Amino acid sequence: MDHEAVRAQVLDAAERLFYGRGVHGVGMDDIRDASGISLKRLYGLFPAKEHLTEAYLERRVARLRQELIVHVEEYEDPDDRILAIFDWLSSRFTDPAYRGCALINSYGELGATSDAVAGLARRHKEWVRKYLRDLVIAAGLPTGLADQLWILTEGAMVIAGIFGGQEAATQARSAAALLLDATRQAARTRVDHQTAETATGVAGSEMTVSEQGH
Amino acid sequence: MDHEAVRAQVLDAAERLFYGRGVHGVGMDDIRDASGISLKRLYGLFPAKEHLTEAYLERRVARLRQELIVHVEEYEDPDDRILAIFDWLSSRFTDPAYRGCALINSYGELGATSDAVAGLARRHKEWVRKYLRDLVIAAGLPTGLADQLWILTEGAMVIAGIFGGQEAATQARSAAALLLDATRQAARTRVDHQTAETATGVAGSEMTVSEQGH
DNA sequence: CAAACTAGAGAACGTTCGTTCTCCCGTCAA
DNA sequence: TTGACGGGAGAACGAACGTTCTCTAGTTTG
Repeated sequence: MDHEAVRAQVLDAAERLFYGRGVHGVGMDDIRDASGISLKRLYGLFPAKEHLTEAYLERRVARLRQELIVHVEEYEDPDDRILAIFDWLSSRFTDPAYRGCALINSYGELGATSDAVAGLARRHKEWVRKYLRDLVIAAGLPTGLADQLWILTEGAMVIAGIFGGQEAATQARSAAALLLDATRQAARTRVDHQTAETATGVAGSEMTVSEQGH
Repeated sequence: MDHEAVRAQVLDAAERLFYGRGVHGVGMDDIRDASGISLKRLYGLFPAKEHLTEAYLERRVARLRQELIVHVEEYEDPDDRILAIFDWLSSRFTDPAYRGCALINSYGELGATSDAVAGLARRHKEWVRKYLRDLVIAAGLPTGLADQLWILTEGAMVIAGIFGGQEAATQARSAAALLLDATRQAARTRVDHQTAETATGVAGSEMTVSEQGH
């Protein structure tokens, strides 16, 4: 068995176990048993459990990002693309093994003591934020909306992780659709006012989705 | 020093340490040092670390619920009450020690291996859901909105926990305000249609906030 | 064939940490 | 005063677990 295949095999086992029972809940012996590899070789591939943990998270995150992108790009319409994210979440939530976002869970477990894990979580979440931002910009909407959608995605994952089921994704999708409509409505109103009157800010809820910096 | 005072002292130390470094990241020795109590007495109060962990979570959750209720009830208007939740979150996020929702973190850390912690998380989140539901009903809005607001609160806590700062609360509040408006708008539209025509469902985004069961 | 390398199985090591035990002291009741 | 007792300090115990080592066998290479 060649290097890469073994590595993948170990990471498969690690992902299944770490995700399912938490990193602390899984010993290196468990990884050995599940991957059918010797401890010696395991440590040859990953010099410490920490390395394996990070490799697991990195691979998982990369794969899920890719899956998300593929799913989103099946749609043409910018609004559909945004809503497709929630459909993708919904399909993930149907997996009975779904236990929430691996990075959120790992952040809760290790974020306080491992800079590497905390950094991974931050970088991935920042990526999600930026991805949403790009989709929102492509839809001609203000970027503040992207952060609101971001909050919805994270919240849906947490709730689905704790309770299971797709309802959180469904509700988040509904909320996202409403926010899209309301924001577009507000944007139109503002444009109307701008052309008809002056360019001063418009009172009301759409003010709240304007840029806030981060 | 009497029983209750010592117990509170231990729980204070436990909360500070467990919340800040995670349960696994804190040893009973650390609790002893931080609380200034002997291991013997500590184990007299809490026969195992697990008990202490659960007591910490229970006390924290009870206190925060109470704080939330007090804050919300400062307002009269039903909509203001709902939005007050996000102001309360925002104020919590300003604490530099804020590291996210203790239950979400603990669920990530222990939920897979401890039924007690998983149950605590579920019960508390269910309480939040119900609390939001009551507020939404009091505002004369459909309960589906409550679940959407719930998602926003959980998402905001996650993002604030990872990145810090109040922005997540601000954005969540904005989204909540938009959802309130849009839902009320839709409810009015539906009522108009109902009185003018028949009672059939109305197409469009407000369908999505109708009941879905759980 | 011989030598060297790889890898498996599993014992062994060392540390961490939850938990208990020992020893001692101060307090209070008889 | 004495004896019982609660509590403190910290050593000690034992299990879990990350990591390494030993021993063996098979395989490859000259």
